[in-house]
Amino acid sequence: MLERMTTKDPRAAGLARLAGLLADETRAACLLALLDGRAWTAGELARHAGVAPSTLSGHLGKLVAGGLLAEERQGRHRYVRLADARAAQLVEELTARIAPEAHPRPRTLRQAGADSAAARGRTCYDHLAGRLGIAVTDAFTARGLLLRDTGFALTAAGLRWFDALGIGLDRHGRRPLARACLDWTERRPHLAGAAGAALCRHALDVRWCVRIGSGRAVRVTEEGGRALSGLLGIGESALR
Amino acid sequence: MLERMTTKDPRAAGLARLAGLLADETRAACLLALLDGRAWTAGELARHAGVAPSTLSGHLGKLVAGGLLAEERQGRHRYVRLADARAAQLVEELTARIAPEAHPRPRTLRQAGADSAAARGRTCYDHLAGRLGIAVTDAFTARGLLLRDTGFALTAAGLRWFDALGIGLDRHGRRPLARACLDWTERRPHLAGAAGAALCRHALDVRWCVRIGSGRAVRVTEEGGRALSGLLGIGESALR
DNA sequence: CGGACACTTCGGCGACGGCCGAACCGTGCC
DNA sequence: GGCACGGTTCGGCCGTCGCCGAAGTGTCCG
Repeated sequence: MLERMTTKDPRAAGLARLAGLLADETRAACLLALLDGRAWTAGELARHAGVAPSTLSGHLGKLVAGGLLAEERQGRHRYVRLADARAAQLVEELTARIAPEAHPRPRTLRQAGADSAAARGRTCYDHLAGRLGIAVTDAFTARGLLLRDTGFALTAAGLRWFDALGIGLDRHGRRPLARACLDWTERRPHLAGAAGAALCRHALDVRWCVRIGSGRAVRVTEEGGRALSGLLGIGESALR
Repeated sequence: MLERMTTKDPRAAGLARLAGLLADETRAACLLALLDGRAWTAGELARHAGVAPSTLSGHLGKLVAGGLLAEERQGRHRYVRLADARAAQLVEELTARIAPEAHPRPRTLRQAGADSAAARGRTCYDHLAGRLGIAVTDAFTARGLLLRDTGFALTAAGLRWFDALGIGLDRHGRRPLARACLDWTERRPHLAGAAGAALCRHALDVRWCVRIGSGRAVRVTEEGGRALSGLLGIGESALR
């Protein structure tokens, strides 16, 4: 490697610019909040991050310009959400790498309650996570619907399972059908990708589970418990 | 989301700190260079990045402290390499996200020659990439050794293939056996993970391919061409 | 032992970037 | 129309960080 870098490497510049978008605590807090997959207003994010609205406005401009966020203006509101599943994946992957000590922290009783609800079941961008997500993924594996020890892929039986329930899978998009998403509370992979998203959407559509409050937490309903037990053999204990 | 952030979110802080390690052009250039999977000395990296040794020393300190690099001192040399496969994956994934325009650029004739050699075949940290990597991955898929349309996993036949060649696979480490790595010249996924690494190691061991010069490029040998053709049906045209 | 060499530490410099408050703009609502 | 409100723009402040060169440490070699 003798060649000196007279001109800078554009890949390095691009990498540094992209990483720079995530390299600020305020922007990072926004991205983590937006991992709930929904659209937030600029003001909500400013309050969440604890900075002035004017400051946050600048951050949103950078994140949108960098392609990590998509924005939608409605009247006097500016809604932003993660641009796509790949942006979410990027945030997830970096988050999964940071020191585990940074993760848990119940502060107040109220917070501890919300935390444990979220630990039971929540969404992670567009798929199920928490103990619920793990339980579903484990059940898929145990029933031969999902290959996990040699990679991460749906089996033919897995495809039939979705088909039998009438859950349509977009099989020819650029997005992989099945992908492992590493959860930071459980430290175990769970089902993401197009199939994970379709399953989560279906579960919310037919009310196997419902969102709790305004956060990412979800709760399994009565019917949902019966359905998941019947279809996947998931015990009630894993869901409560 | 009413709770105001009196104390900052430690996850956001951790995320920002990790991203901050990659958010500098000089450090990014080092990490990209280190994607060849080998150990570089501090001086080599300084020349490569075009900064003073003292400057680079500081950067290495940060990258090592942040857990992205591992260092090994030998006499008056400081060798560094990527800390592990996950660190490599992180860099890959961010790189795959940056604008494609940033990627290609043959500068000099000599450089163009090196580029096209690297495009034909190269290593990406510890597995095969470039057209060679793509060809192998496609052949695996076509022969039913690798599932790719429902995720990314070796099939039972794939496991037997490795077994028949006496290539040992570490099946119970934390590392996934098969993983997709998105290549930035071909923009297509190729086989990474423990299986990809084992295959690459074997290919170099038995001289199916050899490294060219000091970079990441590899060339398929005569015997290697015959072996890959016989074992996987890869045509000579894909390898030259 | 002395000199070349690889690397590190330190001090100082300059640029960049995040932060705020104040002023401004447009929307929605009385 | 007038007011409240969400968001943006601007200017100025300040801390952080990358950079270098000079001086220092330890290693290898003649």
